[in-house]
Amino acid sequence: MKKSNSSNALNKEFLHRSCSVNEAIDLISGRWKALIIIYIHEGQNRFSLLKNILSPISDQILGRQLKDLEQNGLISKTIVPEIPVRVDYELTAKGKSLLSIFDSLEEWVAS
Amino acid sequence: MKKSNSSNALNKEFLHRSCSVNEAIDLISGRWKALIIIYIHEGQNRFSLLKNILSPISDQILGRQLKDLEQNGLISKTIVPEIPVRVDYELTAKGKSLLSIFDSLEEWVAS
DNA sequence: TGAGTAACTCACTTTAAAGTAGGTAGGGGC
DNA sequence: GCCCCTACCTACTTTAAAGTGAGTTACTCA
Repeated sequence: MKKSNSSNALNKEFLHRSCSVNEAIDLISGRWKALIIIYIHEGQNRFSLLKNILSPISDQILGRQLKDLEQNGLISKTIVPEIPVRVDYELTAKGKSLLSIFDSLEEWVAS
Repeated sequence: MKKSNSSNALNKEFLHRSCSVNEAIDLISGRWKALIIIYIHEGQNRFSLLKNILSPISDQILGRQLKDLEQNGLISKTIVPEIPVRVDYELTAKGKSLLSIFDSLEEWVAS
């Protein structure tokens, strides 16, 4: 996490200290993150596959979100030394356990 | 929802169309919203009570988040014509049903 | 040689959320 | 009269997320 003295950043810390639900929401609320997790689970596990299916996304954003998800332990990355080199993403246990929460959210929002 | 032709807004629509999980996350990812819901549930059901407990928040932000939550059907508002006038907030059924999802999220993030 | 693909990265701009300052209305208390 | 309270609202600035454009490496195919 970046250090900053802006109220904005301090308030974020306050929220994380107050309740870990806020932390959880931060991890998944980045735009595209939920979909990336769902599609990786469905087998769209490579950069170019995700780029195609999330058509309006740019390379930059996709790369950034994948990096975030990896750093937060929701997905893992394997570089397969083929020619051409291949990079596979997959959900970690933590990533997989999100899927049932997504189901609940989907049900909840439809209610 | 505001209409706009920016990619930013169009991408948001794309995400909502793609998967309703994104809609659900939008409803709860506004800063302070999860805590407001939790505190209202715990009986901190008035503007000034919430303001005290969420000490770094400003009147403006609190008002805005409460309005959002009301418009999205997560909380309801009752004006009690006492002197001085009192305004009570409470969770709707939809708001209450979020609490168990918050529990799951809390567990998940701790895992 | 030139174009294309995969998986990125850097530097930049734009957008919308978050935050700040100050105002409002109707009363109360000194 | 004057400042305090509750529960807001308007207009503005700041911040960080989202998005854009172009470049990179390394290899393939025509």
